[in-house]
Amino acid sequence: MTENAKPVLRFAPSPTGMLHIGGARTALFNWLYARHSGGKFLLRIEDTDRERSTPQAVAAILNGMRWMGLDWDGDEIYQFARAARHREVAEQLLAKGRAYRCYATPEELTEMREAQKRESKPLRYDGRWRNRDPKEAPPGAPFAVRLKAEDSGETIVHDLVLGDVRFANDTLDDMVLLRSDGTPTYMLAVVVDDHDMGVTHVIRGADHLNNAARQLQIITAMGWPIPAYGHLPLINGPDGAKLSKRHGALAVEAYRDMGYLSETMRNYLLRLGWSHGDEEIISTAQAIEWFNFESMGKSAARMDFKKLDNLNGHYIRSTSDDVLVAEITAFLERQTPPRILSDKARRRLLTAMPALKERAKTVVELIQSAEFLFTDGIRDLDEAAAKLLTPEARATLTATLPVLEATDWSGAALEAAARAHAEATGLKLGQVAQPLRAALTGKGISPPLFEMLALLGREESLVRLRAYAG
RNA sequence: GUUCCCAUCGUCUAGCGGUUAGGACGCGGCCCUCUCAAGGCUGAAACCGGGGUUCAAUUCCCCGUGGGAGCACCA
Repeated sequence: MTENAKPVLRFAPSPTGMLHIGGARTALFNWLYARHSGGKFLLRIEDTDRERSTPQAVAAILNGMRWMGLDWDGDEIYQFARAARHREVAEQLLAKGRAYRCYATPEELTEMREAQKRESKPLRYDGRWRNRDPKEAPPGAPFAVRLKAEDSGETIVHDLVLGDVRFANDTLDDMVLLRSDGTPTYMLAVVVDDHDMGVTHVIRGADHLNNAARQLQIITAMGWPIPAYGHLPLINGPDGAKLSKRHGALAVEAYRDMGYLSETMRNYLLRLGWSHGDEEIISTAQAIEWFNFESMGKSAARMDFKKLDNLNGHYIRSTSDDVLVAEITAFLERQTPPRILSDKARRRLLTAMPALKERAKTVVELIQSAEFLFTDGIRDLDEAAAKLLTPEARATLTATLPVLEATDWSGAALEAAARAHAEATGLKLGQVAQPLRAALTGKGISPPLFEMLALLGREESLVRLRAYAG
């Protein structure tokens, strides 16, 4: 790394699935540091596994990144396209005597590992071709190229979040650089690409910590500058076990579809493992300003959907009404079949939004609670509303109707009339209001009743109320 | 098995030798109140165990225990 140069960060997912929450967090931290330091944030698609990589997965990752608001600098780089360069480096290592040909067959290696397992020995390549003359191999036999790793001393990873992590070199074996079909392995490709891309900070999941020592050996064998490493603690499921599809290892789009805002996701993922004193609500701009690796936690964290909900509620409340309407409109149009809101529905939604957003934790809840605004006509009752509309309640509703009908149709006037009516009949306001709410919205819960009556208007309101009178 | 990492309320975390161990989510209570939220006040709730080092350990070191990750011609 050249001194004084701007940092170069990268996110390097393999396109074998969606961009899940763990990957998104890794990307976020890389992005935050790049933006914080005025450096670059690059995106590299590690598609060297031809069997498992798909164009759909590439698209999904790119879309996920965009939704998360994580923009990358320049075009994304495809690792597979660089195979020739990886091979070239392997050749150089071979020429330098830092790598060698290994003619061991897969069967032979499996057998070796099984023997090691039986003897409870560490599973490592035993270096059987390390010092053997290639002439001993059958002519024309396929071979892999292995790194001739240091066999004494130690390799130290100076980690930005974990501190110095030491590995005795005799616990590291001679890894494969080039497969017998001539294709490069991930270990080689990563190192070469990071070097060629000028990456100064390798920030990735802690599951790569062990790899770092091995990759360091390739780097030193080539005499290349050593990047700074930072291994981020992993995210576990709510039960503390590895994050699985069942509890949170979902594509980031799945979070969008559950009604979470991307700002929420950035804030939540940031706080999962990183902190700034007692701060909980951290805007993206603030995060960029504050971000550093010193405040990174070292232990794995668990997903907590309750906290995610709470944060999302906060961001929904602080998002402007028109943005939320746009968010909802887009959400509905993404459904299959797409749902298109009428202009009337959209106007009502916008008017009701200040009251609606106060009560929702997700965009989905926002939509559910606004459902009674989307169409005209008599409501079907949900369970709570049905339970509410007892014969007595219907009688109260019937008795209240003439009072409302005689009232000026504004929120304040309707409320005043209802209060007066309640007092006159010896009822609590709630006893008068609840039946009205149930009939008007079809639900037991809604935004403030009198505002909603005013919003729907005299005619529409009376149609709905009369349907359940009697 | 082996290598490596980690360890403060249930959860996310603050703490960087001396604190009534703080905040947030969640949970309980009270207030507000047309429902539900939001908001305000408030309560319960934690330093994994054992040894050191030190006048003093949640904090530093070692061991144990418990979790996690890696150990492929996958990435």
